[in-house]
Amino acid sequence: MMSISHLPAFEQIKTFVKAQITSGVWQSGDTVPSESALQQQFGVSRMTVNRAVKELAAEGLVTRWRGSGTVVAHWNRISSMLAVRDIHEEVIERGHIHTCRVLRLEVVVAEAALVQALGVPLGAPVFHSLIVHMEDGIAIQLEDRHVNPVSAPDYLTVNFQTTTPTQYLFACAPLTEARYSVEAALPSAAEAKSLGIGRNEPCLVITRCTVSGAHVASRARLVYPGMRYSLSGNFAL
Amino acid sequence: MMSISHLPAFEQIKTFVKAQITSGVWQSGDTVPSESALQQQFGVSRMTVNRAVKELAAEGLVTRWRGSGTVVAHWNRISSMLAVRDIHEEVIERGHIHTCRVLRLEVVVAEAALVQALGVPLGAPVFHSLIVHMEDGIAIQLEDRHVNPVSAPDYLTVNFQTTTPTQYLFACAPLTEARYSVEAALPSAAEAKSLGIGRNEPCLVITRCTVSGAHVASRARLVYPGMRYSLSGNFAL
DNA sequence: ATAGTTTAGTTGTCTATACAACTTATAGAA
DNA sequence: TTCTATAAGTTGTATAGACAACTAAACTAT
Repeated sequence: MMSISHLPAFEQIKTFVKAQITSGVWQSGDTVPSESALQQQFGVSRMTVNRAVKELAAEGLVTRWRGSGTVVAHWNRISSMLAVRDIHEEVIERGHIHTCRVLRLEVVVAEAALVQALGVPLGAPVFHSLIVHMEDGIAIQLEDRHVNPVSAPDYLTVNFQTTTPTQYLFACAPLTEARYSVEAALPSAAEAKSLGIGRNEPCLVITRCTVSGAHVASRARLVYPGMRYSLSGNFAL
Repeated sequence: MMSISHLPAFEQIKTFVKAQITSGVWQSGDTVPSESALQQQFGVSRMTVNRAVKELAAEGLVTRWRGSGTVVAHWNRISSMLAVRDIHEEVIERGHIHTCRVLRLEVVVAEAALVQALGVPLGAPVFHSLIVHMEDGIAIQLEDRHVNPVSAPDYLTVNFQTTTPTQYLFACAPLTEARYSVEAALPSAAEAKSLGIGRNEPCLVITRCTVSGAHVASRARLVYPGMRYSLSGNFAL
């Protein structure tokens, strides 16, 4: 394959196709040249073309139909990576100091909502922790977590001054699935007091259920003061 | 390759490796068997193993080091696809009726914040639209958008009763990049009035800049009433 | 001991070929 | 016309082999 740069052939083909799409030459729904056409155009083997187009399909730029061909994807969605990360790592990475205050660490009895979320029987014991995370002394996250004892039997004995619940659970209950939602809400009186904010200050609330194997390992409700936190991301090509 | 099911060989290898990781047999940092080892274990060609492990690396489950090997990735982050979609498609998909009210459609003069966001000169003309989107008659999104005239010169002549700005811009300024942030905030007096909510009702605010080629095509501030909307997603394996 | 060299092992890329699975258009039969 | 069978084209998967780029350990000469 002719090449000015030393990029791999499949990357050059990807770049070419991306350029046709982003420049508007090929529009949504237009058919992309078949693998054999691209193969001849670039003078490479079909496997190389296949890799290039397959990766573009994985990235969502094109849609492939076995038997009929490849078309430019209909992107009415910008799908973006929003990384939900461990709060400790995040604060450290910003060059700040992470501390936390453990408000509660106890056993509670599962009521209806917990039965639904964790899949435990009504009245079963469930671990509960309530922790305020601080960045340079300022509260940035209230972590209200319920843990399935089946997944982490020693949860109550962990020292959460040195390990975050997220880190501990990653280690002892390998993650297989996560469901989450992001919404805006006002804090309850107790939440506002714990975070040191007013009851009228809007908060970003992330609710996340993590699944490990056959069990729901934990459900966390993470409350962030709206004025001190935002989720952000980037999506290119 | 021996196979009970009829899954492709590379999928079976991926499943095997995933199972080792999610069951905790292989932990973070452990080395994954080399391609030649897996090749012998499964009785397939190296290209097939390569595809399997390469895809696992793309999914973030393992990290590959050319020359030294493959290790189980250090996942302290759950990265999840949050699809930011066109509001019209979304409402239709829920089986409801989408209507909208165009509050403003005008030319404004770029001030400091717009110069920064759109990369236009100070005082340059910029298109501005302010639209309330409704689902079955109830306001669910206030779309406050500034558009770079270079990217969409005919923006002011579009009939936004039949086409959403998102759809129009997708068609006339092919997307190459997007930056966004999600935060919680209280609506301004005008925003609250437009959405028909109280000033104390928290809102989810998505700010998004879309880039098309060399220009920033548009900046949108999307305000969602917190009680009527949440972003949700799922992350598996 | 240290520095440089060799060597084995690992991943990254590419080729040429093959067959399977599927779609669509075409030609032929009822 | 309508239905059916065939053929051509497209993507999905897999193979066996090859060379390049890189790493880390073993080895050698200083």
